[in-house]
Amino acid sequence: MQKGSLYAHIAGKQELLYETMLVGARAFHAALDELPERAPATERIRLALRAHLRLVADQLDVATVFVREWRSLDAERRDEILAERRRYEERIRALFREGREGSELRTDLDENAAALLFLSAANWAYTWLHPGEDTDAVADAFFGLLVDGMRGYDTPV
Amino acid sequence: MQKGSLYAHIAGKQELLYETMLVGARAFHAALDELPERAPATERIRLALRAHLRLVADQLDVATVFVREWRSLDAERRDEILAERRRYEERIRALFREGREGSELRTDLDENAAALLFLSAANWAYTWLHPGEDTDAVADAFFGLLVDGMRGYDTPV
DNA sequence: CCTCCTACCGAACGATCGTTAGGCTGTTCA
DNA sequence: TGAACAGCCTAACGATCGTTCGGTAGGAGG
Repeated sequence: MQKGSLYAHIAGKQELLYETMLVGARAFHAALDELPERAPATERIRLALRAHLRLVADQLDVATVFVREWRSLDAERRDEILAERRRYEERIRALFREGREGSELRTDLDENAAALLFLSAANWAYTWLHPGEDTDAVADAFFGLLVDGMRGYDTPV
Repeated sequence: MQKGSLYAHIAGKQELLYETMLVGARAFHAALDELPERAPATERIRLALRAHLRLVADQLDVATVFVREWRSLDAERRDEILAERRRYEERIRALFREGREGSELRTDLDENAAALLFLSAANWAYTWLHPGEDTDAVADAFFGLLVDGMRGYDTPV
């Protein structure tokens, strides 16, 4: 398809970028929606990380745009997309908060730092994941490091 | 300064990008060079994370270019920059390997996953750090989460 | 005072980009 | 059969971008 033919389907470049990012935002939220509500918080964290990495690997191009190009949106649309992103981050933060409040995680856990570390691993993945790669094992490895750390073998309750 | 005036100092846009990235690459390697050789691996990991985040906050613009724009380099220069980046990543990986081999870290530690998690936190920082922000506390918080995990209180030896 | 030299200005070039509009082809349905 | 329509092509537009180049203001040194 030639570049001019695009304009039979979209209103313009901005519109195309915005639609693409909406698809991305909705996909990430949908992944969180499908977490089992009754599972322990740590298990939901593990599954959330799996879902996030799977989404990035399955739709690497959308994920890359979603992470890198939100600056190019005009002010109004950028605010909307950023709000969706902040809402996603808050949902992740809530998982860690629940884990702490339910005593699955240490009571002095800094949920902001924890969520930021989770999101760093999740969002950086677009730079090294290959399209379509199976990511569950990687997600579980990350989860293990995050939750149990790198020292010793124990998993104290 | 007008855009045309730039060309009294540089050969072209590619050259400017390349020089900027060289500055960035050298700065990151220099930070690792200054780690205390005789300190325990975990301590060097902590200091490396501190140094990385400090560099990102101090030179946020260079760090952003370094992370986001290497794709725009022509093949030859991109390869050179990517080689430097891989060398940096390998130096980080070596820290975790030393930590494991010196029994500071668990003997079944996956040094690749550990380094990737470290680098995710470090490289993603350009998206949320404010220029000039003091980052030592954040780095130590990340380090604590990475090394000791999020469960329990103990730090088994 | 005159002469370099440095550093920047500002107009202009070709190339590329986003966008428009008119035309062509093949399919659908009366 | 033929009209309507969907989907893509192609040429062309204005705007922007990277780059060049002649000019100029101001300071340094003789």
